[in-house]
Amino acid sequence: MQPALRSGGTRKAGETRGRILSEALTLFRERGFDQTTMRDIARAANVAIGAAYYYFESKDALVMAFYGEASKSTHEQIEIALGRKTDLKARLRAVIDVKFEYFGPNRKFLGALLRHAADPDHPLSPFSEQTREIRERDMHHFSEALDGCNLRLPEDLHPHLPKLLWLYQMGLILFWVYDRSPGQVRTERLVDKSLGIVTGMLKLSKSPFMRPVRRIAIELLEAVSEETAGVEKQ
Amino acid sequence: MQPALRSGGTRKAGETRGRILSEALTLFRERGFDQTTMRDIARAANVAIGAAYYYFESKDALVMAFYGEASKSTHEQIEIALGRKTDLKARLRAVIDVKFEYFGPNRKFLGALLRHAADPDHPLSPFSEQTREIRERDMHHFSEALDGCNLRLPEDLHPHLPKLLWLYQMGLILFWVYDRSPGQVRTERLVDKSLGIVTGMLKLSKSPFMRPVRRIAIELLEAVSEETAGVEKQ
DNA sequence: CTCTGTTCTTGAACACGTTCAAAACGTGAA
DNA sequence: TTCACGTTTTGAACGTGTTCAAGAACAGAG
Repeated sequence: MQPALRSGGTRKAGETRGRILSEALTLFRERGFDQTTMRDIARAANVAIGAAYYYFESKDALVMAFYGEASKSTHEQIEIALGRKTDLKARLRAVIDVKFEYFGPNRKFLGALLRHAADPDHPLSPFSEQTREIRERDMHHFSEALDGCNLRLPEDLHPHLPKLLWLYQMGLILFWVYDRSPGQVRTERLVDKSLGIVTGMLKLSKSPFMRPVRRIAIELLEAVSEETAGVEKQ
Repeated sequence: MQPALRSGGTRKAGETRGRILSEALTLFRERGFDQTTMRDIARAANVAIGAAYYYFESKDALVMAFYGEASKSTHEQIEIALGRKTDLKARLRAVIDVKFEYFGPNRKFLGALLRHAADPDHPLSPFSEQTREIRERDMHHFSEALDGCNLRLPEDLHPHLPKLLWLYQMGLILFWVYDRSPGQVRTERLVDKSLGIVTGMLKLSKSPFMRPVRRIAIELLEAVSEETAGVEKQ
């Protein structure tokens, strides 16, 4: 059985699993994902190759485990960071900053996670079934960021905003991971400017003048995001 | 030497190369990219494995060759399709339709190309150095589509539009490749609606009322797309 | 034709992610 | 202690994309 899924497991087993994961992440950070082989990881953790596969379904699953931990761990931090802030821009910034801070030291190997972003069939894609839980938790942060702010948003837009903001944030992270500028200054500038635009647009969105724009945008969103409960033909 | 790069080459060599490529594409279409091994391809083309690698750098290079051919082949078709059309929406639609028609029968294995879209370091990514030529030719189509239309667009926006439209079209194709709805009706709806929005926005864009919006959007674009001639630190 | 250098072809071998049958270990019952 | 049984650990082996040293086929010069 997959120990990752079991509730039980001996203390020793937990230690072994932890050792494998942490050695893997260390190696990923040091040399990158591709330059690290499963044999390297097993050697570093003092186990046979098979053991690594006993605890983790695949090499990707190690990255996935990191992603899951990251999501859980940043969750509390975000709750705290949101705190009593009321300004929307500040609240969004808070969510985003926590993520960047956590991911910072792992930026290089995070590419291993995001390179599959465009393929929703890939387990590691942020759009995949396997990452659904993480994705929903992440979207929830934006839900909260919106709810707690001193700004009334149009009803019709409301259900779509968390998804859109999450997507926006995903784009920022993607940009950051592949940002080769020293210290990733380009990402910094992008975050600043784009956050201004996003919050600016949200502030304007409830103006009656924007109603037709909103209508058409929502139509588009609904055409795109129709729940995929349909038949899976082809 | 890489025969793909050489100008010369015997007739027989060209035939072998062609046979390998076409057998590969047939197999990709039939069983998909992942289910097709290089050994399968070599067997189907009646050559040894090594021969496949003599003509193509890698398995990905086979997809790349298809992509390159597609770009060249659709080029003329697009020129013709643009013809004397003057309406912007019709012109954009023409460019996009040619692409979809050409890619249609290969939709399934096109995922092999686009799944690396998010990784600009991957040779197959539409953002990679290796696909630059194709990308630039593709962007040029949108340049033409804009130039030939009966619509004056704001000067400041002008240099960015081909890139933006190309990006938009790339998004459509990506959506289409992973669209599981029967007959990809969702994509159809998306194209219809989004083309309306895009052209609508372009028509409005020159209104003086839109000037501040344009300014801020352009600032953002420039922050993002700064030529990556800088140092490659990290 | 013969010789020579280039082009093309071959398939064994490599490294990798992954699988799996077998062994070792741990634990609680008798 | 001994036994049985589930858990953990092992490493040989598989299939994959890819490399490479060696040879075959060919083209042109003499």
